[in-house]
Amino acid sequence: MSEDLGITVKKDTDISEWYQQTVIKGGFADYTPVKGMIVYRPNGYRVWELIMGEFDPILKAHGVQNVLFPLLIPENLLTREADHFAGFTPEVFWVTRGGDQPLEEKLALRPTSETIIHTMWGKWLQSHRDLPVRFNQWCTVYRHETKMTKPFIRGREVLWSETHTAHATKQEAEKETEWAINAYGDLVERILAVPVVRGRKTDSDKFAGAEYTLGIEALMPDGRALQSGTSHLLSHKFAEAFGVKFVNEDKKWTHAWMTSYGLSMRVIGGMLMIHGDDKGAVLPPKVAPVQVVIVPIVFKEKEKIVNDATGKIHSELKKTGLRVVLDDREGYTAGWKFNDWEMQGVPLRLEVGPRDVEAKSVMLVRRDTGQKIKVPFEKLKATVKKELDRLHARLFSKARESLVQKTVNATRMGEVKKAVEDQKWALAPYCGNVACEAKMKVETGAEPRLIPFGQKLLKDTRCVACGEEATDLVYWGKSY
RNA sequence: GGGACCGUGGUCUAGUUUGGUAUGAUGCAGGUUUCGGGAAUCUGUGACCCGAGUUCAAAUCUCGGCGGUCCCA
Repeated sequence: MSEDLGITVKKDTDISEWYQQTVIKGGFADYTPVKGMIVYRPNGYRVWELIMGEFDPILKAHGVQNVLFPLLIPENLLTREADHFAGFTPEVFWVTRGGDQPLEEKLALRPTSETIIHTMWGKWLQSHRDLPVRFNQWCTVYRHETKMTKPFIRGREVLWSETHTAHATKQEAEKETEWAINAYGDLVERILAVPVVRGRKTDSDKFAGAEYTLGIEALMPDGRALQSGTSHLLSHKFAEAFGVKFVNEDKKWTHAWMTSYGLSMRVIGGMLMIHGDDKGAVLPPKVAPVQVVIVPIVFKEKEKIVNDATGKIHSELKKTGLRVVLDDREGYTAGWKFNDWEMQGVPLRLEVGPRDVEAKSVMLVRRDTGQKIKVPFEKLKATVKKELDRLHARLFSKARESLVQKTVNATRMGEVKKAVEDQKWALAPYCGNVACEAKMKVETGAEPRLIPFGQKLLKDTRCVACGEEATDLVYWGKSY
C-alpha cells in the first residue's frame, strides 16, 4: 500500500491541507484557472442539489416563489441605498465594456440582488393585497474577495439561495426574519447534521443597509466560527430608496417592510470540515450522493455466485429509493475500492464475497466508525435504513458535543483570549459599544460572532472589554 | 491592506544553491495474472505556469505577469 494515495495529512495536524485534499480528492470541487472560482464537480454539486431538494419545498410551502433576476446590475441602482453601497462597493466586480466599446454605465455582477428586485417591486406593487410577496432565486453572486479563498468556504463566485420579501407591517417582516433563520438552522441540523447557534449579529457585523441581521453560526474543529446563513430585517431603508410602496387599507401610500435572507454552499464546506476524518469526507446520509456502495469481493471460481448476489442486492435496495451504487469495476481490488469510496464519504458499504453468499449474509461497514456488521439477507433493507439513521444521529451528537466542549463561559478578557488560543470560542457579556469590539480584536484576536437568542443577563453584569454595564451575551471567536 | 512561501507529465516528486542529456512513484491505455483493506508484471503514454531579459546554452539566474498556500491587520 502506498501512503500518499489517499489523504496525506491528519485532520488534527493540518486542517487546511486536510480540507483541501478532502475536497479535491473526494471529487467535490477543484480549482480552475479563474482566481477564487472553483468548479463544483459531480460529487459536490450533487450535495448542493440534495440541499436544494430539501429546502426548495420548504420555501414554497412558506409562500416563496422562485424567480431569476439579471446577473448584471446598473451602477445607479447599486448606489441608491447609501449604506448598502458603502458596504459592498469594495468587492464588486464591474463590467465596463461591451465588445470593443466602453459601456455608458458600469454594470455590476450582482453581489446580492436587493437592488434589482426592489426596483421591480417598486414598479409592480400597488396594494396591500399584493403583500406579502416572497421571491427566491437559486443563483450565483460575485464578490471580489481579496482575502484568502477556500473551496466552498470563501470564493469570488458563490452559489446560494437568496430570498427577498416585502410585508405590510413591521411585525410581519420581523416574524419573517425569524422564520428564515430558524428554517436555516433546522435545515442545517436536520440534513447536514451540523449543530448551529442562532442569534443576532452585532451592529458592526450586520448586513449593509439592514436594521438588524440574524445569523446561524457553526463551530469548526479548529475553533473558528462559520457563518452559515443570515436573515436581514431591512425595514424601510430599501423601500424608500427604491420606492417600494403600496396603498394600505386606509387608502394611504405606505412603504413596504422588507427582509432578505440567504443560505450559501458554504454549508457544504462546514459539513465536510466538521464530519470528515483522516480518511477524507464523511457525508450525512441525507446529502450523500451515494448512500450505499456495494463492493463485490470476487474470486475467479466463485465469480458468478457473487455477481448474482450483488446484482440482486443492488436492485432490491434501489427499489427502496436509496441512492445505491454497485461497484463492479474490473481491475481494481476490493481494498482499493474501499479507500476510494471512503474518501468520497459514502456512509455505508456492503461487502459481498463468497463467504457471505454462502452464509446468506453481507458485511455492512459504517463509514463513521469503521464498524463491521454481519447482516442476513432478509434483514438487509431494514438494517441499512437503521444504520443510516444511526450514522446521522451519531454525526450530529458528536458535533454537538464538540460545540458544547468548545464553548467557554467568560467574564474576563483573559478568559476569552485563552479560549481563542485553545481553539474555542467564548460566551461573554458585551456593552454594545463598538470600541469594545476593536479592543477585543486587538487583545484577544476574537470578533463578536453572534448574540444568541434567549439569553438572560443577570443584573449588573459587566462588559468583558470595558467593565461597563453589559447589554448582551455574545459569542466571541475567530471566524472563516 | 501588509508579509512569507510555492508553481516540473493527470497527481505527487528529484533536479534549482554551483546554468549543459529532466529522476522516481502513482495515474492513464492495452495485455497476462489476481482480488476479504490501496496486489504483481509486461508494453505504451505523458511535464519544467506564461512572457521578456542575461547567456554559446535557462526548469535552474534577473524582471514582470498569472495562479496557489499560509501568517498578520
